[in-house]
Amino acid sequence: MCGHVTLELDIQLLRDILNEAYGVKTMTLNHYKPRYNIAPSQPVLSVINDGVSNRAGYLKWGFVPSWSKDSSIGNKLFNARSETLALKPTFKDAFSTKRCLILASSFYEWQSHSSDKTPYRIALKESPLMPMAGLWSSYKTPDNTKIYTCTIITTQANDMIKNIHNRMPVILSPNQLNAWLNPKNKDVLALQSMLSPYASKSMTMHPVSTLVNNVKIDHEDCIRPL
DNA sequence: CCAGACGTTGTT
DNA sequence: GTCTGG
DNA sequence: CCAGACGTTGTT
DNA sequence: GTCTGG
Repeated sequence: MCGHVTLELDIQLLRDILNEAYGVKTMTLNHYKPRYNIAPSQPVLSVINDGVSNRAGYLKWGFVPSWSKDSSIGNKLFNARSETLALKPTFKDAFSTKRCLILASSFYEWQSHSSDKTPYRIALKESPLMPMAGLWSSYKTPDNTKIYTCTIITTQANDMIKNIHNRMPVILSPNQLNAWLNPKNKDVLALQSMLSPYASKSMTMHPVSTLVNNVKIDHEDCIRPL
């Protein structure tokens, strides 16, 4: 699965990649600073297509369906299973019209060993920015303010990650990004087929400090390999 | 038909 | 044990 | 995901 | 809003 991520690249490099590799025309990166420990309920950097162009901005991590009575359900829905999201009432609508990318430099997975848990940091070899497949939602709170939330789609772990955990986030290849983001794309089979494990050989994995367990610690030490 | 749920993970 | 907040 | 709280009453 | 269970 995917419960904590990082986004630590330099802002100029980030802007360049968003422009060149993601075709982003408008971006809202106010107050950007590198993050080493982003947890559910916090803002994550996302890309959506508004029907005309790709836009980057922040969404609150934790999916709240539009019909929810209160937003606390979002604490649980920070992941959506790729195998079933097309059938679930909670995600079905978003899968057809509200697909997004969640951008990270890396994500963390915890290996459970009887009573201990060891966190690992997992990143791409070929890029400092990892596009994870996600779904977003718009929710009107009781006081009539809209909040925009998202969830990261998971799939079975690849051969590398399988050693520590049975699930991983869906990571898309550069050539899949536009088809995934296009809200007019109704080819459900093609969309579904993108939701597969990313190749182990293109990824790196290292154990890191349990500092990352504590969401209050957002420090470079979180990503340092042990 | 209406009422009530709608999700993921890990662990056992 | 279960829920909420980060 | 993990960490930390989790309740009521009355009184100030 | 949409699906399931009764």
